[in-house]
Amino acid sequence: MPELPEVQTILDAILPLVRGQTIQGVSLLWPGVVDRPTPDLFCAWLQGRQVLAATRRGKYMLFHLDDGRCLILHLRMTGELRMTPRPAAHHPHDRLIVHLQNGQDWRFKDQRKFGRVYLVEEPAEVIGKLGPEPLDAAFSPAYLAAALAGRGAAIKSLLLDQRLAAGLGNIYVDEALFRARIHPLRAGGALQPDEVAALAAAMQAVLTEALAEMGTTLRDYRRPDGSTGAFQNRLQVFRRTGEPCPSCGAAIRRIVVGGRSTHFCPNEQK
DNA sequence: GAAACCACCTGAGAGC
DNA sequence: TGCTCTCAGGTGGTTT
Repeated sequence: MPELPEVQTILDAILPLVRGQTIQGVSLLWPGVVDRPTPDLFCAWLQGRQVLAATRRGKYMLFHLDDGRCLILHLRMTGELRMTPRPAAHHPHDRLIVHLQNGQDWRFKDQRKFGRVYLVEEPAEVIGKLGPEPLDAAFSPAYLAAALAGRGAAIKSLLLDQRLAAGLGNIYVDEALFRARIHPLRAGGALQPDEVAALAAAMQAVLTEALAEMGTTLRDYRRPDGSTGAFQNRLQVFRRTGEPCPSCGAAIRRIVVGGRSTHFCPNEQK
């Protein structure tokens, strides 16, 4: 489940391998992976283009091309990026292969077909609704308090909304709420100023630590070289149902909030 | 406008 | 052993 730390880790690894490379061709193995434009235009527009740079926004990876267009990737649940020498046999889960001038194949593999690619002139049409990056200066307790004001939905659901803050997913929301000692079902607008401040700090801390650990590997996430992240060893509540809370020893509980598995300590989180 | 719900999708694991 | 069912979850669209 690639979230901000996983996406940044993948981007950091893949960028040196694609920057400056010219795209010789594209093999679209599953057209449904292309969100826009049409699959035919997607392949035609990529042909001959050079990758100039890459950036991340939330869970999206943006590859800036020499014609001004932007190739945007979202890995969703099970997407992976790999670089392999050409020729190489297709994996059944390969959805898109970009053939680079240096003889390498840049593969977008996605078991569950949730991942999407976009090729656009204006990235804002894809990422324009995203909220601030939690690790940027624009994200502050004051911003978070304003964003939560008047909201009656569960804080867990609100933190998963990428319009509020871009980059958190199920894992890091559960971990941040535990660190801030906030119950996931609390209404966002009901949090006190000190709780909002603790939550903002917790969100930033958990993401910073996960970045340092190269992300969390539970099952599907792999770095482009096939290696795993290490933050799964530091999870305190996520997928630890029934295990003792690392703080008080109470059994970690699992509930469903907004259709998502949610893990918390019933004793510590109020 | 906000909140809740659902579809998309496939493989792992549980249950029988 | 093999079949069926449930579950996992990010996003966008639809419904309430």
